[in-house]
This record gives sequence, structure tokens and C-alpha cells, in this order.
Amino acid sequence: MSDALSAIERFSRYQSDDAQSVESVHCPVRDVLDRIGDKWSILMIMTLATRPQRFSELHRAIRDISKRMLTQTLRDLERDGLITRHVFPTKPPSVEYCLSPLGQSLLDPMASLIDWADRRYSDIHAARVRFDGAPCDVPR
Amino acid sequence: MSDALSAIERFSRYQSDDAQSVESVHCPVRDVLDRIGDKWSILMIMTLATRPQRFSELHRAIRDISKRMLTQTLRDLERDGLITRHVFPTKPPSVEYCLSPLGQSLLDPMASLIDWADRRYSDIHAARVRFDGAPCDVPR
DNA sequence: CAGCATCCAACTAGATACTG
DNA sequence: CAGTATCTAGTTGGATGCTG
Repeated sequence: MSDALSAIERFSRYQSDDAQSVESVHCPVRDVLDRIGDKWSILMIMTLATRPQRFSELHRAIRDISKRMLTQTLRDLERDGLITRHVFPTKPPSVEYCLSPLGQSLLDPMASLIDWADRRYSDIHAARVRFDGAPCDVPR
Repeated sequence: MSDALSAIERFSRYQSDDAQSVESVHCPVRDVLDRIGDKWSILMIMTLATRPQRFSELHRAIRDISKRMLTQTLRDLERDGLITRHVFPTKPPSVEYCLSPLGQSLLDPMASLIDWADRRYSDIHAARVRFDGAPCDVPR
């Protein structure tokens, strides 16, 4: 893995040039964040990381997702090549979703983020309490 | 850094138990994603990673953010302890924003994600073209 | 079983105007 | 300079009902 600063520079490239009017020049990072930043994608990838699963298995695993969002999230992830969809021509139909190699390659970077979240959450929570408790030490 | 699978297990914990009605039990990962998944936070952190900067410097660096969102993003990041805010009592006022140690500790995990995005973007783009081009090879 | 279609409430964020 | 306030368009996602 390359270091943080060079990654920052690559990220900043897409912001520094005049990509204001040209919407076609799209920042990859923005793109990835839009995908994994939504409500269910990461949880879906994480759930599929353990093993391939069928539609209703996923629905049981992520109990508070609606069928609408389950379908849509799966479709978006499939479109981006992160998961594959295989239909078994049984009756009633059965569809299995599976993490693709591309999707698996996302597991490591995501794990490092999850790891950070887990370890630093108490710090964040403490900061919030501090901030909410003393909102006006310095005039704003 | 711990491996991906154990991170997945920790993440899944928060989903598997009956946290449906109890909204107070909050998943740290969800929390972090809500912060860095929004439109400007990562870009803000990345911009501040190079050096501390003032309000209008940030506005110039991120040219297509509105003042409203600039203020709000900075406030949210400050609340979570990721950045610090220092007011210089000059006239007119001058305010400097700076990445905190906690915020700096986020740079590495974020860099690994950015790195992934940068390297795999061509794969994702190709997958999209394939998906959009051949939407109905298999009946859906 | 594995979806799709429709409607709608809530939230996000841009535009604009004003302030100490 | 560094914000705040208000209004509004656009987006997200939940609820519900229907289908091969």
C-alpha cells in the first residue's frame, strides 16, 4: 500500500483542475464513496464476505433492510462488478449472490477502516459529549 | 492492522443482535460511514492533511462547496474531534482549522481506500459498461 | 422465491440574502 | 472574514401491494 500523502495528492488532482463544467471527468474516489457510503452496501459486502448467499438469506441476515433496497443495493453492486449474480433455473427461482474477485479486493481497505472505527469510536463519542456539553466556551 | 475477517465479525456483531428497537445501541462503523460517507468530509480531511487552513482558504481549495456546507462539514468534524478550530481575535476575525491527532489517525485507513479506488476504477468502469450494454442476457 | 411498481415522508444540500 | 438564516429542488429510502 502506498502512503497517505501520495494518496491525498492523487485525490486532490480531481478537485484542482477545472472539472466544474465537465461532469464527465469523474473522480474515482467520489465514485467509490458514493457506492460504499450508502446505507447498505458495506453491510452487504461484509455479509457476502463470509459466503455466497441467496436473496432471502441476505434478507434474513440484514433484517431491517426492505426488499426494495435489498434489490437495489445488490443491483448496484453487481453493476459495478463487486458481486456476481447467478440464477438457478429451479421452481420457484433461486438466485445466489457472490463476492467477485474485485469485491474481495475491497475487503482489506474496508477492514482497515472498520478497524479504525472500532478502535477510535470511544474517542469520537467522548469528543461529541465534550462538544455538546460546552457549546459556547468561545463565542461563535 | 487486523485482518479483514475479524473486522467483518466485529462489524456483524452490531447487526446480529436485536438492536432493532434500541436505537441507542449504535454501530461504530455506521457512525463512521455516516461521517466520511457524506459529500464533503473526506475531501475536507484530505485538504487539511496537507496543512492547517483558514475558512476562506478551504473555500478556495474546494471551490464548488457552498459556505453553508463548508460551515456544516467543519462543525461536524469538529464535533467528532477530527479537526480543531482556533479563533484568532483579529479584526476581521480569522479562524484556523487543523487536523487533530484523531483526524490524522484516520489518514492511513482512508489512504488505503483511496488507493483501492484509484487502482480499481478502470475495472469498475468496465463492469458498468458491460452491465449497461448487456442488460438482458439472462432474463431478470 | 425473488423480485418490480408506485407512492410518499424525511433528509441533503444548493442558492440567496443578511450580519458582527 | 467567517459565518447564519431561510427557502427550495433533488435525492434517499421506507411502506405497501402485485407478479412470474
